[in-house]
This record gives sequence, C-alpha cells and structure tokens, in this order.
Amino acid sequence: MHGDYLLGKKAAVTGKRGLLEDLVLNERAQLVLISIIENYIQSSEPIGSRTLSKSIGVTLSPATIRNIMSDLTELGFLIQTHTSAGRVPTDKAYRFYVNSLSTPSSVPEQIKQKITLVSTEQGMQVEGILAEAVHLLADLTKFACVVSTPKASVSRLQRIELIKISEDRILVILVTKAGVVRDKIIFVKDSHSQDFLNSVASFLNEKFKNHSMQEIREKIHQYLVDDRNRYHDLLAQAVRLGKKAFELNNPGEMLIDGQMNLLLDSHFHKQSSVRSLIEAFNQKSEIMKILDDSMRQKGVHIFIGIENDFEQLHGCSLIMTSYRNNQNVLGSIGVVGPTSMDYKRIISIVEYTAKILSETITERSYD
Amino acid sequence: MHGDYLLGKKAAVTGKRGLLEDLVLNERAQLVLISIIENYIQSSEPIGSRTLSKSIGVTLSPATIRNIMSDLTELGFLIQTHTSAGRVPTDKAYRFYVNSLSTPSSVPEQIKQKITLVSTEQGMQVEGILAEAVHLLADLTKFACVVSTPKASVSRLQRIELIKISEDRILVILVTKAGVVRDKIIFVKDSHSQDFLNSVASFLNEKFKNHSMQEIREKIHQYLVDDRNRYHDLLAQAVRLGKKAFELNNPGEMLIDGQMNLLLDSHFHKQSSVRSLIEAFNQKSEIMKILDDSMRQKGVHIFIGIENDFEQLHGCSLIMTSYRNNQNVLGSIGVVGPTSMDYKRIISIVEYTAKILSETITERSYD
DNA sequence: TATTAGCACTACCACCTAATGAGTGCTAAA
DNA sequence: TTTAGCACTCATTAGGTGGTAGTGCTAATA
Repeated sequence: MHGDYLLGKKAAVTGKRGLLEDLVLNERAQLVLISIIENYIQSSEPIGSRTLSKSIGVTLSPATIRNIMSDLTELGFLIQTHTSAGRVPTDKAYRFYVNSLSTPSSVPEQIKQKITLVSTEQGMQVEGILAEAVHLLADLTKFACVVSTPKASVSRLQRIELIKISEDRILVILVTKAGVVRDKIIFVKDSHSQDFLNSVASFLNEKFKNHSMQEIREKIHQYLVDDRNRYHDLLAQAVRLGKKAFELNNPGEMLIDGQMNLLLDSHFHKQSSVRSLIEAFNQKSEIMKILDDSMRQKGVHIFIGIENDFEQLHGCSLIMTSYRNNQNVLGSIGVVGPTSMDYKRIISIVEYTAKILSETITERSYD
Repeated sequence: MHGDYLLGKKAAVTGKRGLLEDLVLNERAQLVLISIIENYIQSSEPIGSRTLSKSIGVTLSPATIRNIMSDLTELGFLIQTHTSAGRVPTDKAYRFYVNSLSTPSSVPEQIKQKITLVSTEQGMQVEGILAEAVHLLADLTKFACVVSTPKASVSRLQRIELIKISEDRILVILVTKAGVVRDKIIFVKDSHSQDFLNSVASFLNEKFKNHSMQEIREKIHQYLVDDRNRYHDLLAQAVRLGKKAFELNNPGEMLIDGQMNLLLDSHFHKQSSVRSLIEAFNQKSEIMKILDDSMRQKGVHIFIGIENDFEQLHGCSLIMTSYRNNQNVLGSIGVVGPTSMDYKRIISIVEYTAKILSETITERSYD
C-alpha cells in the first residue's frame, strides 16, 4: 500500500481527501493520470504501464508508473477491465482532466472558416440558421448534436398580427425581438371582422411591445380579474383574444442532428447501449431539460458520464452552452458524445459555434 | 437441370421467360418461394429444405423442395451465402412477393387506435402534425420514416400579409389553402409605410387568391415584362414586392424520424452499411427526390433494394405514399427499412397512416 | 526512502484442430 | 415425378496452444 505517497503537501498535513482530491494528487501523479487520459482519448484502448512509460515526456520506469497507477486505481480514477489489462479512466478521471484544462484551446483556422459559413445566407429563418448550426456541429464533431429553439417565454414581443382566416379561425402571428416568427391558429365562437382584428392587434402591439411573453401573460391575467374592464368592449375582446394568442402552447422545441454518428463510435457498439441511446433521443423532454439548465448559467457546461440526471445518457458526456442575441439568452446548443471524447477540441468547437450562432442571430434581431 | 419443370403452361408452350417470369412459376414453386420469403422475414436466417418441409402447409419431402429451390436459385430468386447454407431471397424474390400480394391486409384495431391519436390536438401547426405522424410511424414500424412538407409550388394561396418590421425589412406571411403558414423576411431598399404595404397586400390577395404559387410566379413575370405597367405606381410596387415574396426560397423540407431504429436491425450491423446509411440520411436531397416522385402517382410505391436510384440506400426497401387534402396532393410519407421487412404489415400501416394524416390535414384546410 | 529491475502470474488474443450439424447435389429406386 | 439415401461442403463451436501485454510483489539499488 502506497497511500500517502501520492498526496500533495496539503493533504499530507491535514490528512483530508474528499473535496480536495484534485489538489491531493502530486504533480507526477497528475502527469501520469492526464497522460493516460489523453492516450486513451486517442486510442480508445486500455493503457498499460510500458506503453505509457514510452509516450510520457518524463523518464519514468514502467514499474514506477505501475505503482502510481495502482494508487490512482485505488483512489477511483482508473479501472481495469480485467486483471491483466491496462487501465481505463473513470468518469472521475475525466472530471479531474476537464477541471485541469485551464486555457481554452483555440479553434484551428480551417474549422473556423467552415463555421463562419452559417451566416452567409440572407433572409433565412431563425429555425433554418439553428438547423444549419447543429448540422455543422455534428459534422465537425462526428457526434450527436442538439440545439433548443428560442424560448417563447423569455423572448420579447416585436409585433403581433391577427388575420381572419375563416369565420371561426384567426391566424396569430407573433414576431419576437430575436427575429423568431411564430404562428398559430386560434378558434373563436363569434366571427370578427378583419378591421376589428386590426384594432385589437394595434391595441395589443401598443400595450405589449418589448414585453416578454411571460410578462404579457401576467398582465393579461390582471386585466381579466379586474371587473372594471368588462364594460370597455374593445379592451375586453382584446384581452380575450390576447389570452388565447399568447397562451403557451409551444412547448419549446429542439433540433437533433448526427445521432447516427454515435453508432460509429466503438464505445456504443453493444446492443444495450444502442438501445438506450435510441430511447434517450426519443424522449426529447429529458434532453430538453438539460439544455434548459445550461441556459441559466454562463459559459460551457460539461456533464461527464453519470453527472447528468438522465439515466439513458449515463454512458455519455454532454458539452452544452447557450447562445444569445445582444439582449437575451435565447437557447442552448451542444454535443452528446462518449465520455472518452476529445474534450479540449470539442469544447472549443462548441464554444466557437455558439459564438458565431449568437452573432448571426444578433444581426437579425430587432434590438 | 430441371429447366421447364417449374414453368407453368404458358411458358411451357411459348418457351418465353423475361417479362412473363411471374407467370412462369408453377403454383408449387410459387408456394415454396413465398414460404421461404415469409420464413426469412420472420427469422432473418437462411432457410433450408428440411426446415421448410416442416413449416410449409403441403407435404413435400426435403428432397423435392431442394429440387425446386435449386431451380429458383438458377432463376435468380434465391441465393446461397455459401455452399452448405440455406437459401436467402433476392430483391427479385421480394419483388415477386410484393406483386403477389393482392389483397391489402388490414391494420389491427389496436394499431388503428394509436394512429388516430394524431388528430386530437387542436390548433397544431401542419408541421407539428407531420412531425407527430412520422414519429408515430417510426414507433410502429421500428424503421426510419420520412415525410415531406407540403410543396410550396403546388399549394394555392389563401392569403398573403406584409408586415413592416424595420425600415428595410418586411415580414411576408403566406397562408396556403392547405393551412400551411410560411413566413420569410425580405429586404428592401426604400422604406414603405405599413399602410402602403396593406394596399399592396390586399391587391395581391385579390389578384392571386386560390392560385398556385407556380401560377403566381408566372403571372408576376408577365406583369414585369409588360412595359405598360411601369406607370401604374401601386401595381409596379406590388409586382416588385410580390416577386420577392413569392420567390421560391424554401427548397421543400422533410422530416426524418427513427433513423437509429435501423441500427438495431441485424441486417445493418456491418460497419460499411452503417456508414452508408449515415451518408444517405445526411444527403437529404436524394431521399427528397424519391419522396417527390411518389407524389406524382397514386397509391403506395415500393422500391425494393436497388430499385431506387440512390446508391447508399440500395440495401434498403422503401415504402412510400402521398398524403393530400381534398383538393391537392401535398407531400409524401414513407418508411425506409431492410429489404427483408414484413411488407404486408408495413404497407398497410403506411397506407393507413397516410389516410389519417390526409384526413387530419383536410380538416384544417380552407377549401 | 524512492525508484527500479526481475520474476511469477494472469487473461486476452490469434491460431490451429477436430467434431458437429445443417445444408447441399446427385443418383437410383419407388 | 417424387423421394430416400449417400457423399460432400462449409460455417460454427469447443478445446488446446503459444504469444503478448499487462499486472503485483519482492528485493536490489541509488
């Protein structure tokens, strides 16, 4: 048993592990661990002491490395698939590795050029831009990629339009500040003239322009409970139609691309993991939750292995980040891949894609 | 050599094969062939003479069956993976099988109920209905399913609306008779007032309501080349804006669902076929072509193996059919699966789903 | 005391072999 | 025309072998 052998001074003095574990590994152990991880990311094969002793920069004999490996295994950073096999990093190891990545690596110029292409086409709808972005990301990373469409509740109103389609149907067009156009049809009992609908629309526009859908719904609710408004005909009708128009029936959507890429990856070859991947992508709501969470905080979010709450994705790592216009965070975009992905590379690509996506959407926004 | 042994009377008299080959197999040979196919569809394993002699209805000794099989092999209906293996049906056999399916089998009540669910939700956009339909189809068949959105060119105008979004941007809303709402933003040099846009829109509505986009584009082109119209200011502007508004920039889209289902199928386990499937679904335009073709003719279209023109899909069979409202064929929907799929079952499900989809969309149409 | 060399041991892997069995084609008898 | 019988083929499986890449432990070394 080597025990304290790996521990840095802090831990050696206090004897504590737990939360401090990252600090606890001495430099050489860190070097070995990172080296194993990077080798494994490249080769996808268990790393042995001899192999490592050659590829590692410092001169360390296989035996020494074995000792270190043995301790790392005991600390839960490595596992062996069987007695006489090399070591494979655990989720914990990847977490350590990702935490140790201080300087974000830059995206190669060649890839940057590919990503910039998204923004060229004019007049494209926001959904089209998102679809192109997620497709591009899937193509570059060769993993599955997801993007959520701009959240209806946070986006602010640029304009509402009511169009009489038939006696009992009204087409509602909502244009948000972010340039997203949403249409839906509402059903009414009494027929209204187009002129009347125009007045209602201009009333709603005046009242609610620049407010978020969330706010609008709240205000409408207030109008509704205030009895005084009953006697003002236009107002009453406007509120009634507005309630339907702004009702949240769009549950927030997401686009997926490159799901099949995952199945080329050797880590997902087992029948069982294919099945759970299929289930995962069928049940979009769970992935949606993760995307939503990533919207709330800044920067890139990384979920390694079991760190995400969705059991079907426990064999995967997720790299998520948000995109925005210059006013609001709109949605998020990210990658789903094997835990042994090349984090440096993928993180930087996701980050850069989100940046370009944000710029492209900002250009089209009305703020 | 048994040669004529299998041939029906017609062929025995004339000695012709070629196009008549279907007629050429005598009844017993047909029975054997169909039995092999149905067994193989169930088991996905090469069928031997002994197995077949048990499962087949008529009493035929393995030896007899071997003779028949031998001839069927020679005629190109069966192949052997190796000398001592059972027989596997060829594309030609499936074609024969599908042609021989006269009475379309009915969909089980249980599945019918599932399919009817699509139509329940009110106020859903057409795209949403399509997405649900294709998802359902993928779920029921456990294969990949595709659906094309209603073609812009054939759909007829219900209403156009022009909304000033900013000084140089106009939001165009097109509502088609089928209930599809398309929006796009066009860029203009000179600023127009909303009032002016309203006049333009009502002019366009009056002129073009009920016309197909294709027709409208042609008419606009005529206006443009007619010099007399230059001096009519509203008309000239209307035509200019109309040209942009009706320009076909929406290349026709399609939705895919259940791609990953294919990878559970044993026939696609090889690396190479996974790769070509990924390519196939990445290059949507080719699948789009097939969907488009299926729109032009009535009924269910079946492409077995190499019968479709898209090389990446030569290992697959496609079952396609169109959906419509009560006026027009709008698009098509179908399944991509292994050549050894259960044709009876899949065909009936595709047919029924398209029927329900058509009904649902007809309800929402404005004709 | 930390490191390393040496050694016994383990388990996968690739290769071979032989036995099994499901399938065939051919021939001769019913 | 059908079928029984037989020789043959070849994929698959199980068992056995040597090689290899890895381990852990111990003793020697710097």
